[in-house]
Amino acid sequence: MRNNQSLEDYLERILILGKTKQNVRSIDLAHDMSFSKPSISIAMKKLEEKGLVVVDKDTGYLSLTEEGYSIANKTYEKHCTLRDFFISIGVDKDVATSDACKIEHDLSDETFEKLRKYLRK
Amino acid sequence: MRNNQSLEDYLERILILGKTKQNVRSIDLAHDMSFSKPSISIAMKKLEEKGLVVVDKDTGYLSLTEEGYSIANKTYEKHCTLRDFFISIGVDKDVATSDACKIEHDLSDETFEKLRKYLRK
DNA sequence: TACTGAAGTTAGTTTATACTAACTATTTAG
DNA sequence: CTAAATAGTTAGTATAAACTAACTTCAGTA
Repeated sequence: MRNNQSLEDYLERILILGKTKQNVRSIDLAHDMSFSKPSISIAMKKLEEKGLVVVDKDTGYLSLTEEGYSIANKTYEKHCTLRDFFISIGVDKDVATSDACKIEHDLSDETFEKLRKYLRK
Repeated sequence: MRNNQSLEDYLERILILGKTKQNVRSIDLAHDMSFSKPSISIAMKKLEEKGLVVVDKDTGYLSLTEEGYSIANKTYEKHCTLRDFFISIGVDKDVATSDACKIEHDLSDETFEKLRKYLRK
C-alpha cells in the first residue's frame, strides 16, 4: 500500500487526543481509532524505534518526540486545510472530513502550501 | 492500505495506454507501470474475476468491460480535475501530476463533482 | 488474601501487493 | 529446422497492517 500512511495516522491521533486529554495511553488510541490493543501495541513499538513516540515505562503514557510532533502537526494542518477547502466549495462537512482524512497523507508539502496560500485570498 | 487503489491504477493505465496504442498487452502494462510480469499477470486475473477486464485467450490483448471502463474513466477524470486544479493554484506540473495520481483514489464522488463545478467558474 | 478487571504483550493468522527464479509456449531469425 | 527472444504463468517469498486468542501484570476491593 502506501507509504507510512498508517503511522502518520497514529501520530495525528496522539496529537489530537492530547488536545483534550491530560494523558494519552495505548488503550485510548485503541478506542479512538477502533483498532485492537495488539495493533496499537505493535504500532507504538515501530514508532518508538523510529524515534517518533515515547512510551513512559511506568505509566504507559504516550508522548510525541519533536520529530513525531512535527509530522503529526503537519498532517493535521493538511487535514484542516483540505477539509476547509472542501467545505468552502460546498462539500458536506462529514464527507469533507472523511476525504481529508484519506488525502492528507498524499498531499505533498508544495501542493499543501499552494493550497494554503490560495485559501488565504 | 487502501481500498482497491492498485486495481484502479491498473484499470486507468489500460485506459490511457489504449488511447495511444492499438492494443494493450500485459507486458505493455508491466513496462508502463514498472511492475514485474507476474504482478501484472496476477492483477489481471483478479480484474477478470471481478468482471472488470477481459484478456483475449489468443492474442493476450487486454480490454475493459463496461464496468471496468466506467471505473477507469472516473478515476482518470478525477486525476485530470485534481491535476488541473493544482496547476491552476501554482503547483509545479510534475508535482501536480504526482499528487493527483495518489489522491485520485481517495476523492469521493461528491467532492469530485463539487471540485469540477468550482473549476468551471 | 484472593478475585476481578483493566492495560498491555505475545504468538500466530489474514489479506493485499509487490517481488525473484524458473518454467512453458510461441514467434522469429539465421 | 534449430536457437533465441518474447510473453506469460507458477511457485515461493517479503512486507505492511490489520486481526483473534490467550497470556502477564498490576491495582483495587470484598
